[in-house]
Amino acid sequence: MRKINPKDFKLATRGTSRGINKQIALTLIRTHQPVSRAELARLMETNRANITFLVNELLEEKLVREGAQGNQKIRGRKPTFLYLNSQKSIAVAVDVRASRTFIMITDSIGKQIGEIVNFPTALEPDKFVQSLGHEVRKALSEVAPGAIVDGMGFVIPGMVDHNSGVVLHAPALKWKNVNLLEPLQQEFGAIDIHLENSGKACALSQIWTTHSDGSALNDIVFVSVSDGVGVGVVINGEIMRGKHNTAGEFGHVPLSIDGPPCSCGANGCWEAYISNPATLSRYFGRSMTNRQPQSVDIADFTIEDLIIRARSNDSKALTALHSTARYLGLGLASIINAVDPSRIYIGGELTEAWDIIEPHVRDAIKERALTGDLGRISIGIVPAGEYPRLRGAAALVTAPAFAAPKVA
Amino acid sequence: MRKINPKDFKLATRGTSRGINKQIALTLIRTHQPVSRAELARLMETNRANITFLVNELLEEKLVREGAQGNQKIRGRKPTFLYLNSQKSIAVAVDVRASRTFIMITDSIGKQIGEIVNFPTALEPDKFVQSLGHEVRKALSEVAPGAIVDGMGFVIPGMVDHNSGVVLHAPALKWKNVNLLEPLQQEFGAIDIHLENSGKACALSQIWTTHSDGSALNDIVFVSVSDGVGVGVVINGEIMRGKHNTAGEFGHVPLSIDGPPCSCGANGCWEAYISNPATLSRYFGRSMTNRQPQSVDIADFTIEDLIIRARSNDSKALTALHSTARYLGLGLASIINAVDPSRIYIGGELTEAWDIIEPHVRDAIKERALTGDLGRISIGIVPAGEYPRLRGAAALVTAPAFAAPKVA
DNA sequence: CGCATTTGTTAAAACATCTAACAAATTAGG
DNA sequence: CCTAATTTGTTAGATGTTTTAACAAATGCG
Repeated sequence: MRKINPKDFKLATRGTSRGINKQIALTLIRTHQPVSRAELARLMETNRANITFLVNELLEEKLVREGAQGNQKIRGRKPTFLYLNSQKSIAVAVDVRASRTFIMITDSIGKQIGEIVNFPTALEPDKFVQSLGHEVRKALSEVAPGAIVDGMGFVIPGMVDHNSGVVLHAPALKWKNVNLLEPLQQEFGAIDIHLENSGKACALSQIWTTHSDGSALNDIVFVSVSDGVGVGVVINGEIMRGKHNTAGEFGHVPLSIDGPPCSCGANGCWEAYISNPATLSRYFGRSMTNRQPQSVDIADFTIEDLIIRARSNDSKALTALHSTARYLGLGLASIINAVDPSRIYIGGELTEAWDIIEPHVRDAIKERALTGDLGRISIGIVPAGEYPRLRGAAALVTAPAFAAPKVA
Repeated sequence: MRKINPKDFKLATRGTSRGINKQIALTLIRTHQPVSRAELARLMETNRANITFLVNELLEEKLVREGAQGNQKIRGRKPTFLYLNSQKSIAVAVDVRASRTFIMITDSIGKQIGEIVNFPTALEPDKFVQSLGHEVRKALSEVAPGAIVDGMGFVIPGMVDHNSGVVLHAPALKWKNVNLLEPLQQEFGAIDIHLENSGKACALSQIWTTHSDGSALNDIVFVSVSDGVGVGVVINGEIMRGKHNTAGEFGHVPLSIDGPPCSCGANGCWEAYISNPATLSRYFGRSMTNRQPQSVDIADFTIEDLIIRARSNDSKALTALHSTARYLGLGLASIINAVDPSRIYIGGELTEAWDIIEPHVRDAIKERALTGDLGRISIGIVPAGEYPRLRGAAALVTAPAFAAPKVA
């Protein structure tokens, strides 16, 4: 039951019904391809005539293409299969991180083309845009020379005003109220440019991925644990944006208001317990109180190193991971109680130790989840190798073509 | 950008466009009444011809009625005003609370008819339904004899499965997995019966209230502070339900995981800091350590009594309220960071002391809100005299007629 | 080969929005 | 009082949908 907003509604016009049905057909072609017109008619519970019209239009718009004829072992005319048409144009996905920036080129349906490239992130916005322009053009000329770029998606580790293209606050990059959209438009000309917070983009990447098991969840949360904690919430197939596009900041919901100081200025945020720096400082803090000699430079010691040590039976490393696991679970319980999603995805370097930490995470969730059902929530692990941020950035460009039209 | 769910979509049929536009027209009549067809056409940015057809259909369905002719001081034919037709049928709103149950009768657009009645709540479900049947029939015969009852809305202080009508867990009533829908249907026959959690219902009541200032917010949170803490979240005009209809339980998000024990079994939940019992025990705890004689029976001492004492310069009462105010604000900051709503509504007995506690609440919010904008959030106080729970219960019955049709 | 069966298209019916014209009702102003 | 101007609300027809029904095309089976 959704209330119509009397100050922002959208009237149905002659073309609205067709628009809706075309998007449904496109969605089903995307999730069921290869698929024939007749099969589509059965899936949509409508007549084949209607499908003919809809598909003809999708063919004209080059969103869909006809492929080989199917070969079913029954009588009757063979079906002509329909596929998404990926050759139309190209999307550029950019993942801006504190140390390096990553670029991925995809086709118009988000499939990776060529290799992912990366280069050092210049922290001055102007320099960053300049070097980015160089790298993007180089990548495009190597991977897809002469292709039409449909749009670019940027993922930023911080708060972003999705509409104005202003980076409100990205502590890792030391950017505050930086208008990135303007210099980017100057550099790349008149192509669509989308900016989004990394947690939200990761959530998008999961929603728009067609899973092999055909699962299609429209209520999920993505938690990305890294230098900070990014969270993206999807409700009813739509990213939860909030009034200022800052919704989803569960990383700064406290575990204990008197806990350790957080980068945001407050105390005891979830992030201050489970971010990679927090886990590392827990490890070294304890080590140092034990006055053990440090064999490596602390500054270069990463969470991956800690996980390796934990696997080789460094009990202190294991303890540090277990603590993080427990705090991770306690915070997840807050999200579960607050949002009650169908599934939670977890990304970040920590996932490489999932086999070690899962039992502790599960125990902590059960400790605070309000009901047994909530405690048994499905958790999906997204390894770094799946590049959720880059795929989310690509989805910013490629997904709108498949989205439901705004109506009522 | 909303993703279409490939396993639960709704095709547009011939009637879909009309259905959408009819609901938009109905919504605008509701928010702008009295309003003429011509004015409606301007509001909807469509032609008058279309409006004629839509309104004729609404008139036939008796959702709308024509009223007196308008009197504008300009040339031209006088407009015939349109109004919502409230005489169609009747809704029964029921607010089930630990000690007493309240009944309100409303017309089909949620306006109160007659007086609100109440009776002691029997904690055995069968006895409860029996006495409820008696009281409802009595109220109906007094207030609206012979009227057709369109439906009944029940508000329960606990978790409810909105679809099956099962009360999953209502600690205050000591109900666990109680199927209320079945005995209610036996008692009242074949009328629509809706059950909902009190926090969600209160949020609904705010969404569907037409405010005098014309404000129409579709992203709000309602926080109800009473024996427990109930929270309802509305995003994009729709209640956030979650997979198990338990979303919104911010009352059990912790302020400190090692804090005071909560009725849910965990420690340090927000509820354990700000519920009325928590505030009272803070007051008496401190009083008792000071070994002051107690002039009243603690068991009968309510939060209202405490507020009266605070107003008469009982410094300990004031301190207890200020502590609660601070914790209230800290928890609100979590909601603000997580949801970023346009407005937060606060209900419950505590609101009677809002002038005392507001500055402390505001300070605490600013302490943990991630941005300045978030710290300046609009807060609305809903006094008990507005009966948000009963109005929410009524909305469960009356609102669906105005909701957007499900599409795509 | 003829028949059954499936796929995909086409023609026409039914039903929307939308444009344009028109009737009805009222005021302004000589 | 009368006419022109103006606004409201309806109607007729144009256009663009979905939907039904019929049909052509393609294929396997006996």
